Amino acid sequence: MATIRDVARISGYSISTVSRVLNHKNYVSDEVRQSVQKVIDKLDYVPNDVARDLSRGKTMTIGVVMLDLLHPYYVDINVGIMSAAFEAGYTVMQLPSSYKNEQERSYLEQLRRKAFDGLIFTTHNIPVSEMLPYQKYGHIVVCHDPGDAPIDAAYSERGPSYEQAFNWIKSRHYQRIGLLLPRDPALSATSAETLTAYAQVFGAKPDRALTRYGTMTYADGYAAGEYYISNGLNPDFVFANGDDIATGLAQCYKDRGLRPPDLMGQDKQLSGQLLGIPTIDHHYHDVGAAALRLAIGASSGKHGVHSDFIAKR
Amino acid sequence: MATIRDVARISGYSISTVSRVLNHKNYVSDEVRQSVQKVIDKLDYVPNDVARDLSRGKTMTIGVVMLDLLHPYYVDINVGIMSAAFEAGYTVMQLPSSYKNEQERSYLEQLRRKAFDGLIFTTHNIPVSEMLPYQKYGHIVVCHDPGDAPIDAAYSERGPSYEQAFNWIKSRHYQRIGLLLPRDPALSATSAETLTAYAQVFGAKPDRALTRYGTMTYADGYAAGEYYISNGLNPDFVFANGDDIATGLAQCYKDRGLRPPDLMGQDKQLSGQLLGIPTIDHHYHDVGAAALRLAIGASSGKHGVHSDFIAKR
DNA sequence: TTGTACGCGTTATCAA
DNA sequence: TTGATAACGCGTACAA
Repeated sequence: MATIRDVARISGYSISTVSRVLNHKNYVSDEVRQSVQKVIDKLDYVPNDVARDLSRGKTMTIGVVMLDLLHPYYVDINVGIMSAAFEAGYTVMQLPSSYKNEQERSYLEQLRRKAFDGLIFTTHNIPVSEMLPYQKYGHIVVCHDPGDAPIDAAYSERGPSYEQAFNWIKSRHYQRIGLLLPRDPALSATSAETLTAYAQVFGAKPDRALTRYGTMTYADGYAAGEYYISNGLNPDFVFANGDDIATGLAQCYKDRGLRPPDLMGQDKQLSGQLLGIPTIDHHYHDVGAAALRLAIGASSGKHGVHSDFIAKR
Repeated sequence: MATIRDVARISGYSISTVSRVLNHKNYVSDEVRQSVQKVIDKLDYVPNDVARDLSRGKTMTIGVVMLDLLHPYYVDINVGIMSAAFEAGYTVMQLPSSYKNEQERSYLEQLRRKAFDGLIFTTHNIPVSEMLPYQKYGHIVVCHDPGDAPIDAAYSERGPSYEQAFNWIKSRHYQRIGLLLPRDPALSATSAETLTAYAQVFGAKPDRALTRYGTMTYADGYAAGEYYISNGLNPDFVFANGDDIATGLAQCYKDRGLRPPDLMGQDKQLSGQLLGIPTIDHHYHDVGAAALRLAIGASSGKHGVHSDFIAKR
């Protein structure tokens, strides 16, 4: 495999001249350029990207930490990240986390070791405070509202659409409202925002018995249905953390010959469209694109993306 | 930022000794090891990954070329790739293609430039013959049956399950069978295999008027429905290239107050489960895992994965 | 406009 | 067991 040195030696010019020819810059006479180019072509030479990165001190790569590759949240945010990355000439590394703190820390270490120029946590388990000391090694971005923490962030501004959604529910006078949420509100910003909006609109906390945490998938929704039914809880409306989840709940009732409660989903998935239920579009594509721009330093600060409540489909 | 040289200088030992301490290998006395480690800790030193990669001549990274990040084919295959990569200590770079030949060629060039150790084409537009000359730069893997071409491949063996599916259809005496396929059979192995299996089972080519190409999404399925209806084609059965697509077709009929034809999908998606239609599980997860093992050189050759026809859900 | 020489940060070989 | 030194391949001030 030919190196820049070979090209220099054979062409009779110096390494720097060859380098200049390669990078199309500075003063190189046409004559020399052509002569060098001829040798480059002849030797079938191409520069080594790793050597370049080392010399430049930059990899043009961004690491993206994600949890569940199958979840629509990640799929959508990834599309946004990728399109912005492509546009900016950056490459993206996928970094699986599984909520393992050790794993997340190792990615911070890799940032420090210059494996990539920036790091996006689409989700994370370690506290933001553990990330702060690593900011000197590259841009770190989280995908939720970081509050006062001094860290770049791109996230969907869920509060307003949640309030819209709950006002819509309230105006229809439902009495027993069930909530299917992701993780515990102490860990999940989504859960916390949902509860806040609920309290804001209804002036009270949701019924604890009708509230379920840890629902992420169709199967979880189905299981929630079994829980409601077997405990005779009879919610007349259920606000789910995703259209697929709402669909799972509905299916559970249908399979038992029961009429499901009225439903609302999130994430604007096909399943919810089929069911004809209201949903919330969190525009994760835009969140991803914003996150990438933060990660490459093209912007900075907090970047909230408004989500849309969609009553009719 | 401290380098290995700083550690050597301050600890009073040589660069090589520090390197040995870092890589936990060879002969280093406990005494020296501790002494050096102390300086490493004090300087908060970590090795630079790029310099390592350059020196080792290996990046432990695999590039994955993909077309549509939202399509279940890619989402599933990606999960398989990622889990196998994690297990093997490799990292994955996402490389978007959009069927642009120039783009695909640039990834081959990047392989040559040592940007990654191996390259997986989950899909591609350039001919395999263009890839062959690049095999000397690293393992290249395609995700379809390459026939006699000397290239590593992981793919789902669709033929048998397609025959099963068509036999199932045949046994039910449908008369007007529609096919919703991806790209033209000259370009798409999937389309070609479908037509082959059809001919095998029915002893005839499918009705051209009832066959549609370029159907990839729910919307395409819906459009196919409009085509069937507005042209009065009345298929009594439609074999679609995906559950979502079949669902789009069904929805089109329903929206017009018509009874949809009987359906069969693929990819074992939620939408098909809701519809209760037969499907085919291509086990893309396994395909992805096999592709990655080929890309890192842990195996070689052609690796077909059997798909399953699922009549009842 | 071209060349020299050093820096980027490690790993690896071979001598001591 | 430790150290000097040469790769690894390229970019870039600075000199010529």
